[in-house]
Parts: sequence; structure tokens; C-alpha cells
Amino acid sequence: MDAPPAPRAPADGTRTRIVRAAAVLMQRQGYEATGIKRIAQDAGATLGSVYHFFPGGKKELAVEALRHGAQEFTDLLRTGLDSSDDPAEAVAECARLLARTLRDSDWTDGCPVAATALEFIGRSPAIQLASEEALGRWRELLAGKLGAAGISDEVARELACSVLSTLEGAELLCRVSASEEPLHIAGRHLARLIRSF
Amino acid sequence: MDAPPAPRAPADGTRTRIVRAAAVLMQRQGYEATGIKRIAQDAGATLGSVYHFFPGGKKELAVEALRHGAQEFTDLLRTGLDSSDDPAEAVAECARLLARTLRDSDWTDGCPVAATALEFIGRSPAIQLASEEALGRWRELLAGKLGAAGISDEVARELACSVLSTLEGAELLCRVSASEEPLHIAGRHLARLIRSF
DNA sequence: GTCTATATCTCGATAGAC
DNA sequence: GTCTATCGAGATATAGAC
Repeated sequence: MDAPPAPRAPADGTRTRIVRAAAVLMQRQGYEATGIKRIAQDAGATLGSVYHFFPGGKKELAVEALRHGAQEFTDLLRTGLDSSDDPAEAVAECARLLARTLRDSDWTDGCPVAATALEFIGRSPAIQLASEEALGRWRELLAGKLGAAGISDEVARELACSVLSTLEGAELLCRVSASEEPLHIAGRHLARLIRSF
Repeated sequence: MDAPPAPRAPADGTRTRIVRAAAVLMQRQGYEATGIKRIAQDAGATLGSVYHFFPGGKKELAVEALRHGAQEFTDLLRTGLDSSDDPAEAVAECARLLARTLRDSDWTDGCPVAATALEFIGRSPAIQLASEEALGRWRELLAGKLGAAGISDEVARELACSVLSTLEGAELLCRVSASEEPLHIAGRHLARLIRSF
């Protein structure tokens, strides 16, 4: 039997490395500020490879990068939500996880879709749809956790919406002010709100 | 006595028109997607005039545009907050005002700093500082309203932070999903949270 | 202060050898 | 699949007449 693959295999496919590099750059500075040449460079690939895998060009790559980043954010949320049976405590843990991730990355690794989504409101159906799907899945994930704790479906869906809104906004405030405070405060207030139902 | 000036004077200074046009475009699509030629065109000015008033170029204009947009957003918040003595009701009215403004503008006229701020986290001290100042003033405005209603200064400052986070995040969700729902839900939940103190 | 023309650069995208 | 060279367009910024 062969040795198991390394956790972060250097033999990751070129296509995967390109998508990952694009996702990171777009998360940090949005779509327009991110050049394809820089993406190729960070991915250790050439420009020709980028257009080989994404003949539709930058927009096509961006949609895939959004999906990739959204999946990683989903995993982070799931980790936080799985940390406790109490949904109020679980949401507070999500806020702590997000705050730690932001601080450890020098306030760069926030929501993977926010910056790009805001650049394309009403200007690109493909990008907007990918962003909407990401936000929708996070809302459903949160609603599921709240519903599993006995909150009615209707209330859970609305609460999930506000939890997501607050976490997204608090991330913006944290990044702009280079401080964990907004997310920590948000976590406490969201726990209080959830417990009031 | 001369006739009073028109409410929206066509004789607005060229400089003011440039700043306004820049603020609108940056609010809708961020900094990088906004070209100086387009700004000049929308302002009814020439490229030469832009560089005459802003010799520092696009970045210098952007800082001024952020300040201009922030002031307008402050006025909107103040209108909402003045609508009721009850801070819970006043915050809910702010959410309604933001939702209406978004819908009436086809989801383009949201927070005037969010898109640009996210493009420049850790990459431009001037832009980041202008964004931070805007968010800080909105937080103080909200904290003042809460404090005036008898909430302790410490609690009011923290509540104001979460109110702002939630409104910012709900605006993002509204714009991406082209729906007023997230802001309406946020208004109700924020009112409930405020009344719990 | 306003305007036109243009310099300079970088972008996304393509072509074609290997 | 990978690479280099390059195209054409559009960006910011500048120069200088008026």
C-alpha cells in the first residue's frame, strides 16, 4: 500500500491552484483590482493555462472562485455551529471563529463573496447569482441549526437572515477598523436575540 | 429682492458635481470599476477639470467622494432616528428608509463606503481611514440616540455597533437578492434586541 | 478654469510553438 | 497542457493652448 497523500498535496491540479489563488485575491480586494496575470503568478501557473481551463476568461474564473470560497466559508460556519447544541452559543462561536480568522490573516480573509458581489450588483447576472446562492446556503445552514433546536421554521428562517446580516456587517466593521470588537459584540447580541425566542 | 435659488441649483460648482458623480459611481460599483473619464462625463465636466480640482488623481477624488457619500448617509440615518422618541422604533424606521431607498434605486444606492472600503483593506491608509471615520460617525450617531433614551453609555455604544453591523449586512443581502426582506427582518429584530435592555 | 490631444502603462485576451 | 510573445483596448495621468 502506498503512503497516504500529504494533507496539502503539492500535486494539486493546476486548475485547482488557479481557482484557489483567484478566490483569495478576490476575497481580499474584489474582482476589478485582481488581474489575471497576478492570479496565474500566485497559482504558479502561466497565462496560457488560465485560458486553457477557463476559455470564458476572467468572469468565468470568478464565478468558480466565488463557489470555491463559498464552500470554505460554509465549512467554517459548520465548524462553529457544530460546537454546541445550544444555537445561541453556536452562533457566538461562529462569531469568535470569524474574528480569529480575520485577525490571523491581517484582516484580509473575510467573507469570500462580499467585495466582488458589491462590485456587480445589477451588472452581471452570473456573478450576482453565484453570490446569491452562497448567501442563501449560509442562511439555510443557520436556519437548520435554529430549527433543530426547536425554533419554528418561520422564526428560524427569519432569525437566520438577521444572524447572517449581522455577521456580514460585523466582518466589514472589523476589517475596516482592524479590530475584533464588532464581531465579539455581535456574537453576544445575537446569542441574546436567539435566546429571546 | 432676487428670486430664491432653485432647490437643486444648476449652477452647482464643477468641483461639487465631480465629487457627487464619483460618490454615486463608487457606491454602485466600487472604486476600481469606476473610470475617471466616466466620472467626468457624468459630472458634465472634462478630464482637465477633474485633475485641476484633484491634482492627487483618482485616489484623492475617491477620499472626497467617500466623505460626501458618508454625509448623505448620515442625513438619512438622522431622518430615521428623528422619527420617534423610542429608539427601537427609530432604528426600525432607519431600516425601512434604507430598504425603500435601495428599492427605488434598483438596489444601487446602498452604503456609500462598503464597496470601496472592501477593495482597500490594508492597501490604502487614506481610503481605509475615510471609511473608518464614516462608520465611526454612524456608530456615534446611533449610540447618541440610544443613550438619550436612558440606556447606559457602555451598553449604548455596544448596541450601536451591532445595529450598524446588522444594517450594513442586511443592505448587502438586500442588494444581492434584490429584495427588501433582509432589511425589514433586521429592523424587527433590532427593535426587539434594543427593547430587551 | 476649461478643453483637446496625447503619453504611458496595464489590462484581458489571443496565437502558435512545443 | 504549458509556455512566450504580442495584440488592441482602455486605464490614469500629463501637456499646453485658450
